[in-house]
Amino acid sequence: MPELPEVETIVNRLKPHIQSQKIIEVSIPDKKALKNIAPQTFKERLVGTTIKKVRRKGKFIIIAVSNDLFLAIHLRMTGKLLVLSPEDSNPPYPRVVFRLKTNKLIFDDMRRLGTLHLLSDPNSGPLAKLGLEPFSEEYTLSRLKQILQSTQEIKRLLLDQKKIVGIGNIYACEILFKTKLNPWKKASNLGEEEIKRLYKAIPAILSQAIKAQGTTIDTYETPEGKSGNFQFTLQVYGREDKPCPRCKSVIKRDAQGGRSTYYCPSCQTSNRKE
DNA sequence: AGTATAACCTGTCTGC
DNA sequence: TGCAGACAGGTTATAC
Repeated sequence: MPELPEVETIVNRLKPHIQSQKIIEVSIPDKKALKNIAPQTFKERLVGTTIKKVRRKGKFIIIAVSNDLFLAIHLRMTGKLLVLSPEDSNPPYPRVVFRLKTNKLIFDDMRRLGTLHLLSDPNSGPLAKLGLEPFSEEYTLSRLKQILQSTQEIKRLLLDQKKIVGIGNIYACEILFKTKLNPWKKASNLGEEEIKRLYKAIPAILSQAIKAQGTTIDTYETPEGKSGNFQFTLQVYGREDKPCPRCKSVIKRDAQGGRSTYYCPSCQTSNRKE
């Protein structure tokens, strides 16, 4: 469920609740949540440590603890990180529960697709091959141009975390609508002006969504249980058969790479093929 | 290098 | 009411 704006929001809201807190106890209702470590070892390494830093990398949430280990959490479709009082009952799908000094941090995940890695190097494992960060210093026009030298369709490329990180299905659709680009256009066929539009639209859409605290369609909520607000601002995503906000023609949904692409066939024109 | 498909999971909604 | 099928903010392995 979460793309960059949701993960960014989660990290920001999480910080004040868990930073500097000691991990008192760890319970693991779903062992399959741990991807590279046995449950017992996981507990031994973490219990007694203190949470130092919480940050985002791509769609991962990285929690650094006091013994130089890093927890890398990916929420995939339905994962949540919730902060509750010790006396509160657990949410319906708890996978890992961290009891802290004054509260508890719960990794809850209905579809159980989320992952949790314990790493000694924050650039290793699933974090090793991540692409360009849209809000980093490396995000420049020339770097984007370089990434676009590919025969991949532009929508697929935007979803490819090895190329550029943080963009998922909602924001890919919204970015392409804003830039009036056809999702099926080959990346290498984008013109100079189109690349410039894309270069601006990617951080523009993402930061707009961060300001709105993300998009809640179904399950996404902040660690405090609050919904986002960007769903009220969506132009094309989830709006099949509704009028295009720009030209009033009908918004379509077509499968692309096994996923739904929402677009306006009338104003996202630039050639579909070639 | 690309694409396509299935797989990992559980829930919800639609249509017959 | 029941039941099958489609679909869901994601990624990855495997096969052309």
